[in-house]
Amino acid sequence: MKQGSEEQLNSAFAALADPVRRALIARLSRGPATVNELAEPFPITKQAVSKHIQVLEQSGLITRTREGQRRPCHLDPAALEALTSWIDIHRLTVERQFRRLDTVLDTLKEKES
Amino acid sequence: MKQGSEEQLNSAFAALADPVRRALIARLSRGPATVNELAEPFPITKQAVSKHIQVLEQSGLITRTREGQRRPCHLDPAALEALTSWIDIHRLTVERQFRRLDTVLDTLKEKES
DNA sequence: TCTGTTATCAACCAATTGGTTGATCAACTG
DNA sequence: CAGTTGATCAACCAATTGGTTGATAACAGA
Repeated sequence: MKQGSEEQLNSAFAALADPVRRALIARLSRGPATVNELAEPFPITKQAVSKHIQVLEQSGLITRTREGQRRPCHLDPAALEALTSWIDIHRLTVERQFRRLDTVLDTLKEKES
Repeated sequence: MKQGSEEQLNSAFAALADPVRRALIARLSRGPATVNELAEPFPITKQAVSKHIQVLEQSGLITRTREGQRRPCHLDPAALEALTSWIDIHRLTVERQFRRLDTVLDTLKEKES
C-alpha cells in the first residue's frame, strides 16, 4: 500500500487496466479467496496470478490475511470508492460545463427571436 | 474508440493510470482545449503530450473537433460514467457481502448468549 | 520426520510504454 | 507564393510489464 494519493491513483487505475485483474476483483467481490482458488479459472500459471495479486495488493485494492499456510485475499471497498470519487469529480465538472453552455445558447436564441 | 467493452475498460483505465493524462482530464473538465494549450503547463515536449492525447482519444475518454488548423479536445462524461459504473457494481457487491457477514456474526452472538 | 499443499522468489524473455529529436503535413496569413 | 503556426509522423531508447520455468520456503497432517 503506497502513501501519496497521486501514486495511489496511478497504481490502482493501472491495476484495473488488466482484464485478468478485473476478473480477480469481480471474483473477490463475492467473497474472499486464496491464490489457488483465484488461479483455477485462468489458462496462465499460478505464479502469474500471484504476481497479479501482488499488483492488486500493492495498489491497496485488496488486503490479505493469514490462515495457516493459506493467505486469503479480501477486496477493499474503500479503495474502490476513492477511484469513483476521483472520476466523479471531473465527470460532474464537465457535465456542469455542458449545462452552462446550453444556458448560454438558449440565451442567444432568445435574443435572436 | 475501440469496440469491445472489455478493451474499452482496458484502455480507459490504463489511460487514467498516468498522472499527466489525469491532469489533462482535470483541465478538460473545465472546458475544451487544444494540444498547445494543454501542453503548456508540462515540462515535456508537445509531441509527448500529443501522444498522451492520442491515448485518451483511443480510449474514448475524449473526442476531437476541427476548427481550422486547431483540433480542440473535449472530455466525454459518458465514458467516465462507464468506468464508475464498473467499479461501483463490484464495490456494492462486496459491501453487501460485508453486511451479510455482519448479520451472520450477530446471529452467532445471539445464540451464544 | 516425511509428504503434500500453498505460495513466493529468481532469472529470463518479448512486448509495451513514455519520453526524446528531427522531419513533415496542413492550414491560415502576409 | 512564402512564411508561420498547430499538430502529427518516424525512428529510436530506457524502463516497465506480463508471462514463462525452476527452485525454495512455510505450514499441515500422517
